[in-house]
Amino acid sequence: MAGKFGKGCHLHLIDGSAYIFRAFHALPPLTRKSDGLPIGAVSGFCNMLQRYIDGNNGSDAPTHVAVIFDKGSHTFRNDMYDQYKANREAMPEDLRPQIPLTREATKAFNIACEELEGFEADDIMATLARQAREAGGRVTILSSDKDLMQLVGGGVEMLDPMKNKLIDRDGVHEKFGVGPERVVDVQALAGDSVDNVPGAPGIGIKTAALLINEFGSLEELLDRAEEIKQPKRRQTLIEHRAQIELSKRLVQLDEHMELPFTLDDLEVREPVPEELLDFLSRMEFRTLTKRIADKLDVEAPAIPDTTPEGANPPEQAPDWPAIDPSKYECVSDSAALQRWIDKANDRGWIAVDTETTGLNDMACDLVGISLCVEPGEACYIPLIHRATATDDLFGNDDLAEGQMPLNAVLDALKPMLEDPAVLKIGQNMKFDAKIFSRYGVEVAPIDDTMLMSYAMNAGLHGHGMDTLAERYLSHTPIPIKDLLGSGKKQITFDRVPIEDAVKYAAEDADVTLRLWKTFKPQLHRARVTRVYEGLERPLVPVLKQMEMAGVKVDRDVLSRMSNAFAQKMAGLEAEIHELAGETFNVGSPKQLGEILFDKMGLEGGKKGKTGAYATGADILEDLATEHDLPARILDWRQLSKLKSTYTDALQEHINKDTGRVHTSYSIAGANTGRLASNDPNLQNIPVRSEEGRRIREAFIADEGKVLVSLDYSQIELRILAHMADIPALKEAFRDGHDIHAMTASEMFNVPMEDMTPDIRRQAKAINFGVIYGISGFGLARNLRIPRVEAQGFIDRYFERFPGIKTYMDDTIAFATEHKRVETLFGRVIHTPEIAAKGPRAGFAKRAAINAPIQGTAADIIRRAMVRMPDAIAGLPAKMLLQVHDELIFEVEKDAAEDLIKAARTVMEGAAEPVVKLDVPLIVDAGQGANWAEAH
DNA sequence: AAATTCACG
DNA sequence: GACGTACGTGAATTTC
Repeated sequence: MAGKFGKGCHLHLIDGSAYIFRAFHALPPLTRKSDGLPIGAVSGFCNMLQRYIDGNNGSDAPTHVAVIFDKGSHTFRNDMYDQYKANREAMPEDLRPQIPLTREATKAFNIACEELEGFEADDIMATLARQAREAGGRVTILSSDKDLMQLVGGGVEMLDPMKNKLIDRDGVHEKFGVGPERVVDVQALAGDSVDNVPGAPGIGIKTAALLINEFGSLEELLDRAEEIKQPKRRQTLIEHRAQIELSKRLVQLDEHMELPFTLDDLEVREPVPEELLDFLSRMEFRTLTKRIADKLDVEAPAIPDTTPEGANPPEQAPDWPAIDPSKYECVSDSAALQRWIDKANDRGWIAVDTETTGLNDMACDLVGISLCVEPGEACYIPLIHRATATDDLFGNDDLAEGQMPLNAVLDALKPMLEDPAVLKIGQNMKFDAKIFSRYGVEVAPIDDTMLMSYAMNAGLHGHGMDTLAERYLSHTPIPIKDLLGSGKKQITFDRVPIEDAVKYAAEDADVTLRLWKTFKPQLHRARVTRVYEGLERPLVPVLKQMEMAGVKVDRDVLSRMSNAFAQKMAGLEAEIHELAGETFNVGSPKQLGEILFDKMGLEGGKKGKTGAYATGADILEDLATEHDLPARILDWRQLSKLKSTYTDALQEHINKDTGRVHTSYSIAGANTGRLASNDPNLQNIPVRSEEGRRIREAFIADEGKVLVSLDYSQIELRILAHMADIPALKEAFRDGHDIHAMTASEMFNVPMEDMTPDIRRQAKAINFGVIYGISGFGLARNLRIPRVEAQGFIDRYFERFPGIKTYMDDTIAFATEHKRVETLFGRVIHTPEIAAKGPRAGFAKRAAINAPIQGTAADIIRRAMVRMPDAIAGLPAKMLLQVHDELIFEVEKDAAEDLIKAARTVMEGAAEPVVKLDVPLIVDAGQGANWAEAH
């Protein structure tokens, strides 16, 4: 039926986005076999299109058809109301790369495919429906979206493709209680939580329909609101008039858009077999390709059966331009900036990097921002670069020319950086997200190339940008030293000439984007998508919150302790010199060794290549039985450690603005999945010695609040009992018995009633030894017993718990075969050294035995931390610190018990539902004015 | 920059 | 038969 659209024509409009989401959620997460690209939604989409075509060749076949898509996340409705669709979920990670492919699919089927920047598909459909109606044709909208129901009538109807149910005027009336022409009035009153349309509070569809039917229209209703009998309802409508009117404008579809195409362009066309089959075979849809080839009566193209196992990553870089810092753009006006924002919105992703005056993300200033959207296409936005290398004699320190005002840049970037539909890609994004947060921008959603590498490559190499660029892009980025210098003459980034800064900063964003494009498809193949998306990436906002909250530290308490330590140390030092018969540097192990072993002639040997005497605590403890000097040294060292590392250093870390101490956690530091804390390290605050424990008294809660500490009891032993499947251990944990006493009783045949602390202590050492990959030598040294005796203990332990031995052997066998081990949650830890010769193999074996246990415990507390913000959202509480098996919170006094209850529930259930442990996880809790009391 | 020591889980 | 060894971290200090 060629010619102009008119009477007798029948237009089908397919709601493309609805098709995609339905396909995505209905299907399991399929991936393309050759490269692991997620492809499930495209597959579902194509099947739905094919089914649509098959079902529409009868007498009522359409003459015109189009699939209409949404484009961009910012529409004219956002200009009216910035909260529009603000609470929608971010697009699922696996879906994003499939979006462009669905456009390709539509075109491959030779169906018109239309979208328009800044408009929703609904508006395009509304305009097309009006045009078709006015031309005298019929329209069927294939969608179940209630927002489209306002279009029904006058030859326009809807078809719910899921239920195959026709929605006509009656159907609309059934849903809204009014006819199609009054649907927007009802929606304006009832609002919509999905799209975040406010409406009138307390009024739903039922009430709205009642009111509209009574008054005839929304305008009439609002004008005569005084006549409403119910006082509450009357007041609501009068009070929220503006909001209701806004809501109407939000739900009202635009029927009068200017479209760059006409109805005639949408005429039904037969698919071109080669193009369609080419697309389907590229997607590697075997079944569908065959079915359609049969139907079109042509031969199905062959689809290579490549297997991902062991396959090398596809060479995907050749079409990337070489990294060339001279090509990067310096952004210095708002038009240029807007072009970059548009690029981000177009693609739905952007690489972002910040430059600052320092590495302390809680105390540095934002100097500039770099962006990258495609390999080679990057820019730098300088913000507060100085005009000169130093300020002049009079303290003048002007900003360099050609920089936009910082606030203007942040205001312009903020909507994009916070847009759930635009993915922000970074290398170590926690740093940048914290910087932005301090400037009022909450970056989300994010991807992090450092964490992607960590998920895939833990144990193989580091995950810093230089390492990754070198390994995966064969590129050495400009060293920061080239710009800042080093040592005393080192400058801050704001003193780097803008010209140089552009090259360095934009290159970082470019490298980050290339790494992302490299890693993204590899995650699936490495089978670590769940680890990355569930255990690494979600931790970024959680840790960001914790680090920014910081912990309150009482400077006076620390200061007084420092003074007391200094006094004691001075006394000890005098005593030590007296005993030694000469003065020397007590802090020098070398001088100490010479005095102890050469001058005084005590027993002891040299160590290592350096030839220095070992003077570690264990050796001094042995010597202490014969002499006073080593004992004094030990006392002095303890005080020295406490003073320099804790009571002195911690004071330096109190932030000037917040008055609190803000550590930084490295997510990708420890190979096992544990976090590491630095600047300062708050995961090694003393607790084992009485003297040291007092330092925890300086960690305090704010006024009216308390610190709460919850820690997993014996989590690693419980995991061992589960993983190695040891019935006796599992039973002991289930019954809440003393696990070390039980082990001792089993091993040494001592009834529990007769258990002595010493026997229990030995069993405890063995239990821990097992987790560390026990050896006779190590246990002997730990227990200070002869090596043969230690070996005897181990033999008896393995005899009594043969499952442990099996577990250890199996783990080493797995590591040897695969060069990696895994946690219960699928975290991969590579063990390349397992094949090494010599002592290194021993290290690697013990590490391989320990990693699944330590790593599983790390996974569990990570899961708890990710879930914690939601679990405690209603409480006046903040999570502050993590110490491997312990979480520390600050909470208002009255809510402490509620917090403990909520947090304990999360922690004890953190393994579920992915893993059902055979042993319970038990969490102990405490609270108090300071950390010493809470622990 | 490496080695030594020691704080934590 | 000898080798060297508990697992995982970070920070301060001395020494080269």
